[in-house]
Amino acid sequence: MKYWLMKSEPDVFSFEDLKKRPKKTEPWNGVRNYQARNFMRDQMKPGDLILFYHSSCKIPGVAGIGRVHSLPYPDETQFQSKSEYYDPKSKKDNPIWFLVDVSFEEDLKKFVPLEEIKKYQLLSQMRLLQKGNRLSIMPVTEEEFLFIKNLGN
DNA sequence: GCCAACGTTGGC
DNA sequence: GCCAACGTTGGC
Repeated sequence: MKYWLMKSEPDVFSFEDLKKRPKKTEPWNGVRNYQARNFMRDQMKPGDLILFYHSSCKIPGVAGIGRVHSLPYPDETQFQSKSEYYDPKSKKDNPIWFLVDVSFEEDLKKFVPLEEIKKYQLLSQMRLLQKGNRLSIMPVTEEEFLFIKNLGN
């Protein structure tokens, strides 16, 4: 089993939004970066645990725990010409973009701000903290995952 | 709103 | 295949 951090802009789709979904699950559509896609398509397995991270907002940080809920499959929005995620280069019989469904797993008692994550030596190697890092999906170690989860409990 | 860092595009 | 220009990300 692997551990991941996935970023979402809470104004667009927040951890609370995920929780409010009828089945508490959501297709992680709109990823248009090859590295992030490769993580979903090639490495994610149902059951993997996720740090659900809020980015580009007043207080960025980890909002809760999610879980990979499906196998990878093509992102439908790449074929939808009205979608902001439409990709005219992608063909039905050879899709470019893949996603997984993400489900709500558990609440944290408290939000874990980026500011706090930066304080700990144990977390200092996280890609999240590396300069210029813009990846929206990245692996985290079990140690990092458990440490952050613990900070929120 | 600024800006550093990075990925992508497209001309050559 | 190089690389300048451009667009995007995301913290501050």
